[in-house]
Amino acid sequence: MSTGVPEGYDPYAFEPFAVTVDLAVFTVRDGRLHVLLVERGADPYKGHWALPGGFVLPRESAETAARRELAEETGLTGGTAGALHLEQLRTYTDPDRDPRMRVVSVAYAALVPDLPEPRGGGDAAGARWWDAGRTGPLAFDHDRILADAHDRIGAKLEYSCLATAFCPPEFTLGELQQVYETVWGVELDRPNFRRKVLTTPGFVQAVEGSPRRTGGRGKPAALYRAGAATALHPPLLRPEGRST
Amino acid sequence: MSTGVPEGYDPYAFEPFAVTVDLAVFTVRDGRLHVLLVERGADPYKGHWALPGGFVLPRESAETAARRELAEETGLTGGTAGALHLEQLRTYTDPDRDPRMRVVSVAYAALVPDLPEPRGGGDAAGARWWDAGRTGPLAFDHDRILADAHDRIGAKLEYSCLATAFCPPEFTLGELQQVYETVWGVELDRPNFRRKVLTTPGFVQAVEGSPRRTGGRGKPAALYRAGAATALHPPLLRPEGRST
DNA sequence: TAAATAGTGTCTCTAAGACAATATAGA
DNA sequence: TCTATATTGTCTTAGAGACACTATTTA
Repeated sequence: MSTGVPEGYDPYAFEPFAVTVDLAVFTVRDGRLHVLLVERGADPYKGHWALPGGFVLPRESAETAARRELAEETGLTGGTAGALHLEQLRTYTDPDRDPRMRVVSVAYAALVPDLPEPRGGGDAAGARWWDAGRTGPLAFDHDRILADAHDRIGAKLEYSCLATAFCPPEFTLGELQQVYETVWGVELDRPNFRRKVLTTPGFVQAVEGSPRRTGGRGKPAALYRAGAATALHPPLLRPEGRST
Repeated sequence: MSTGVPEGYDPYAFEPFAVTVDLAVFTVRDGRLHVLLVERGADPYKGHWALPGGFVLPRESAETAARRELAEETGLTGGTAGALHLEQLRTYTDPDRDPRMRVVSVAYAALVPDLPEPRGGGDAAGARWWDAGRTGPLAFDHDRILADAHDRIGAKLEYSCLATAFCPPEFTLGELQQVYETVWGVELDRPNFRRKVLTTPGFVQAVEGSPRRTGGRGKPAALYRAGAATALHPPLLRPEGRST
C-alpha cells in the first residue's frame, strides 16, 4: 500500500478481510513425501481434510501465527517449532475461496524430520500424516496450495541446501539422497550424488570421530551435519525437466 | 485457514485487517534498472516516495487489484497491462508496518519494456522512474520490498525466460544481454551469451525475412521474439555467487 | 580509413552422467 | 559364504569460460 488511505477512510466501513495462515508441513517417511493434514470438525467442509492453519491475531505477524499453529498442530515445543524451516509460499486471495467471508490466506511450507504422530490439538477433529500424493480432495483451495508447495520445495532443493531440513541433526548421505529422490520422484546415482554433495563447500560437514550408524545390514554409513552454506553453486539439477 | 472459524465468530468483532497490494514495477533504461515510484501526497510519509499500490477491493483478487493499480499508475491501457508479466513476490505482515491500522500487503513484481514517463494518476502527487539503486529511503517497509523484488528478479533470470519481459516484442540479443547485465550488475561475454540463448530451445525465435535494426553505428543486429519456453534447462547462471 | 557493434569458431576446463570395482557390515 | 549397503575411482560427455577472428555498418 502506498497511495494513502482514501480521505475519510474508516477501517470499519468496509466488509472486513480476515487473514489466515495455511501450512503445508512436509516430512519424508518410508521413502514417501508426507504432509500433515487435519480433519475439519465444523462446516464448511466438515469431515474433509485440510491443511492446518488459523487466523492471524491482531498483534501477530503471519510468520508468528504460522509458528504458533505449527506448534499447536504438531505438538512440538515452542523452541523446536521456532527452529524449523518455514518458508512463505504465496498468498491466496480469490474472493470466493471461503464461503463464509472474505479470507486472505498466507501459505507457508515447513520441512520437518520424521516426527511422531501429531496430537491433533486445537479445534481440529483429528490430525495425521498423509502420503502427499494420495490425499483426497482437500477443503477450500488446499489442493492447489499443496501442489504449489510441493513444486516449490522441489525447485528449492535444486539450488539450496534445504534438503537437510528434512533430516535429523545427524544424518547419512543415503538419507539425504532419499530426500531428493522422494521429493523429486526420481532415482539418483549414488556415487554421483555423493560427489556433488561432498564437493559443494558447506553443504554438509562430517561428524568427527567417525561415528557410524547402522541402517540394518550393509556397511555402516558415515554421519554428517548440515553445513553453513545455504545456497548451492552450481545447483544440483533434477535429471529431467523442471517447473516454474 | 482450515481449522474452522471459532464458534460464534463474528467477522466484525475484531479490529479488521486491510489488505493492499504493492507493486515493484521494473524496467531497464539507459543500462540501469529503474523502478516506478509515486510521491505520497498525504500523511503518513507525506512527501516520501513509495511503491505504487492500493487497497484490494471487496470483490477483487490481489492480482486483479495489482493489474488495476498498474494500469492506473503507468497509464497503460487495460489490455496492455493485462498482458504484462506480474509475479507475486511475498506478503508483508508486520503488525506495525503501517502506523494507521493493521495492513497486510501482497507485493508483486512487474517487468515492463522501457515505457514513457508515467502520468501519475490516482491519488499520488507524482510518479516517475527512479534508478533502482539510488532511491532514497522509501515510505513504510518499501525499501525492504524493493530489495526483495530485485533479488527475486535476479534469481528468476537464471532459470526462466523472464528477461524477454523487459524487452519490446522484437529485440536484439544485445538488448537481451543488457537486461541480464543490468539486473545482475555484471558484464557477460557476448559470444557465450549468444550461444547459450540460441542453443536453449524456445528461449528466443528469430524474426523471419531477416529484418534488422540499427543501434546507431555498427553492424545491424538480427531481431528475435520471445519463444514458447518459460524455463531454462540448464539455467543461465550468474558468474559469481547467488542469493536467496 | 577507423571505430563500433554483430556474429563465428575454437580451445580449455569444470562438472555431471555412467558405471566398474572395492569395503564393510549382517544373515 | 551371500547379500546389502557404503565408498572410491575412472572414463566419457555436455556445456560454460576465455578469447581470437570475421562481418557489416556509420563517421
